[in-house]
Amino acid sequence: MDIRALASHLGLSIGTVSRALNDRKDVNAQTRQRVIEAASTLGYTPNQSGRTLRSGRTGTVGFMLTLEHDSAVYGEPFFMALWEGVQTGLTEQGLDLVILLARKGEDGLTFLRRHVSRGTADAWLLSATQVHDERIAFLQDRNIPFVALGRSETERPFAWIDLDFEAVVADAIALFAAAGHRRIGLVAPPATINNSQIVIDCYKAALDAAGIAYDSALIHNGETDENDGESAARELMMLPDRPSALLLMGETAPVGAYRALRALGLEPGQDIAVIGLRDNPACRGLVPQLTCFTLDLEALGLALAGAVAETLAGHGTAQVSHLQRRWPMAPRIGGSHDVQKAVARFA
Amino acid sequence: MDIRALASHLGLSIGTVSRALNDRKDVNAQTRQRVIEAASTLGYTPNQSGRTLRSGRTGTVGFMLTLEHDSAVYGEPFFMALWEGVQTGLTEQGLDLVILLARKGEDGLTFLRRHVSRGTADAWLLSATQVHDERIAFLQDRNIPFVALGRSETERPFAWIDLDFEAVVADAIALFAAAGHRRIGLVAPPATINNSQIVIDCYKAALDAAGIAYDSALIHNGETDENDGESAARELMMLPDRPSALLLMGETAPVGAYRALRALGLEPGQDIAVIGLRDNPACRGLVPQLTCFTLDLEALGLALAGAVAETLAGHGTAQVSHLQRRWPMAPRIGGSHDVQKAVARFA
DNA sequence: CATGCGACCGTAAACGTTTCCGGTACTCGC
DNA sequence: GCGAGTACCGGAAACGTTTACGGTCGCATG
Repeated sequence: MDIRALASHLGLSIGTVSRALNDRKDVNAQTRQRVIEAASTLGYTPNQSGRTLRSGRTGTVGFMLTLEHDSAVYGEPFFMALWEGVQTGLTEQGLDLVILLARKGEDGLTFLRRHVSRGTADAWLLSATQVHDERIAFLQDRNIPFVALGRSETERPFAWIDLDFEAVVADAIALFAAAGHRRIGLVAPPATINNSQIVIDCYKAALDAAGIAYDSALIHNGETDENDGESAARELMMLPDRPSALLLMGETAPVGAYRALRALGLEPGQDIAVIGLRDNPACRGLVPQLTCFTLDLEALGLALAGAVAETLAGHGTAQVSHLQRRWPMAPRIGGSHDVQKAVARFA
Repeated sequence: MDIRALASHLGLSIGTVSRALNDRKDVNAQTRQRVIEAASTLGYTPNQSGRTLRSGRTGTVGFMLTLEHDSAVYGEPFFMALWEGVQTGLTEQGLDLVILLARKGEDGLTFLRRHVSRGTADAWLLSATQVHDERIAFLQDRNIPFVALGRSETERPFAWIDLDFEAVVADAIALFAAAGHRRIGLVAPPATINNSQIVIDCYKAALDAAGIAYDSALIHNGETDENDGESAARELMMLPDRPSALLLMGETAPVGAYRALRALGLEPGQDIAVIGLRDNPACRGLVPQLTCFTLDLEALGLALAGAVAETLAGHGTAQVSHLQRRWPMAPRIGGSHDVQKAVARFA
C-alpha cells in the first residue's frame, strides 16, 4: 500500500495526500477528511524509511541501555516501569521509544556514533551516566537532543533528571541518628558512577548535622550489586569498632548484606539496622522488611519523555538549564526496630 | 558524510563504493581495500533510511515487549541477560536488536501491524505467547520471519524456544516424592498463558509416575506474581487436608508464599517444603534458601538469535519444524530440609 | 586476427516520502 | 471590471542508497 496507490485511488496527487495526512496547510478540510478515511479503510501506513530519508526525522527516541552499568546501578524492574512511563509520554507526541543495546565490548561512544550517523533516532535518553561521560559532549557537539537519567560533570549544561540521592542520604542518616546510632556504615557506588561523590558528600554533611564524627573506615566503595553488598557488609562488620547501622546505596546490595550479616551471627533489624536504596522486588522478600525508599517510576518516565520532547522542540538551541531536576524518593519504613523508632519523623 | 562525497573523494562512482563496502562481486580487491580504508578514516556510515528504502532490509530484529504479561510470566531480571545474548548473537550476523514497547492500551496485534507496515525490523522476537496468540498467524500470513519465546497452539508450525517446563515439573515432583511427600500443592500460571496446561498435565503425569493420587483441590490457577503466591499459599494451607509441599511456577511467587506460610505459623523448609521456578534475585534473598531451577539466559539469547537468523535466511519458506526446542533448566537445591534428602538424585 | 569471456567499473533507475514552487480558480475590495 | 490576495492542488526535485545493466579493457583461445 503506497502513498501513490492511495493517491491514484482518490484521484489526487501524492503531494496533496501527504499534506492531508500530515496536518499541513493548503488542503481542503473536506478532502483531508476523505483522505484520512481512505487511508484508514485501505490500511495505508507510511513507509518509515521514505519519510525519514526525506524529512530527516525518525519519530523515535532511542534509549541507550548499557547492561554492565545499568544492571549494577539500577535493576531490571527499574527500567520496565520506567519505560512504560516514557512510552506513554512519547505517544502523546507521536513518538515511539526504541531501546538499544551496545554490542559486546562496544563502548558507549562508538555505540552512539554508530547509531547517530545511522540516524536511528531523533533524540536520545542516556542512563548510567558516569562522572566524566564523553557521550554527553559528543551529543552536544552535534546538536543532537538528549536527556540523561543521571548527572555528570561537564563544561556545558545539559538536560538531566536524577534520583534525589541528596535527600535519600540525608533522610537515612537522620533516621539512624534519631534512633541513636553513632557509627553508620556506608556502601557507595563505584567512583566512576556519577552519584558516588554526591552520596559520600551528603553522608559527611548529614553526619556533621547530626553531630556524629566522620570515620573514613566506615565507607565502602565499589559495585553495589548483590555480591558486593555481601562482601561489603562482611568487611564493615569485621572492623574492630564495627558500625551499628548500614546504609546500602544499591538496588540489590541489601539482599547480599542480609546474607553476610546472618553468616556472622547478626540478625538484621535486631543486632544491626539496615537501610537500602529502593523498594524493588529483590528487597521486598527480605525478612525483616527492609527500610528503603520508593519512587513513582512511571511518573519519572513521563517526566523524561516530557523533557526529551522539549529538547527536541528546541532543537539543540533549547535552554536546558531549567531541565535539570532531582526526582524525589519517599522513605518506606521497614521492620528494622532500630529504625522504627524514627517513624514519627515521617508521620 | 555521503556515499557520494566518499566516492568523489576516491575518484570512483558511488556504485563501486557501495559494492566495495557491501562485499559484493565486481570490484577489484585492491580498490575495495582502498574504499574501506577511506570510509574508516573519513568516518563514513551509510544512512540507514536510504539503505532500507532501496533494499527493503533494515538490519534489525525487533523484540516485542508486552509489559503486563511479560512481568507476570518472567521475573524481573530475566530480559537483561537474555537480550545480551541475543545482541551478541545477532552482531555476528551484522544485525542489531531493537526493543519496542506496545503503547498504553494497544493490543499486540495493532502494535505488530503498525511496526510491520512501517518496516521497523526484518524479523521479530515474540515473548509471553498466549495459548491462542493471533500475532503468530498474523506474521505467518505475511511471511515475516519470527521466533517466539514460548509455545502456542496454532494450525501451522512455527519457530519457538521455550523453557522446559516438562522437565521442571517432573524433577520437582520427583524430588518431593523421593523426600516422602504425598500431598503436593501446585501454583500454576493463568490458563491464557501457554505453559499453564503443560504444567498441569506434567504435574498429573509425575504424580502418576510416583504413585501419588491426584487431587484437583491442590491446584491453584491464576497469576503467579508475588501477591498471588501469597494468597495461593494461604488458600492451599487452609485446606482440611493440607499439602506438605508446594511447587510454585512463578518467578516471584515464592516470596509471597514464604510470607503467607510464616503468617500461618509455618516455617518454610521446616514445616513445609517449597520449590520455585527460577533462581532470580527476588528469590535469592529468601531464608532458608529456596530450591528452584536455573538456566543460562545468555545462552538462551544466543539460541534465539541463531534461530531468528535462520528463519531470516529461509525468508519464510524455511523449514521451521526443527526450530522448536525446549530449553533445559538445572535444579539448584536450597536449604529446605525436606527436599534436601533428594540431593543424591542430582549428584 | 577475430572472437569470446571475465574482470572491473560507471550510469541510471528505482525505493516512498516530504516539500518547495507554480498555477489555477475563486473571492474581495475598490 | 480589474488587481490583489487567498485557498487549494499538481508537478517535480530531493533525501541516500542498492542494484540491474551496459560498456570498456585485457587476455586467452581457436
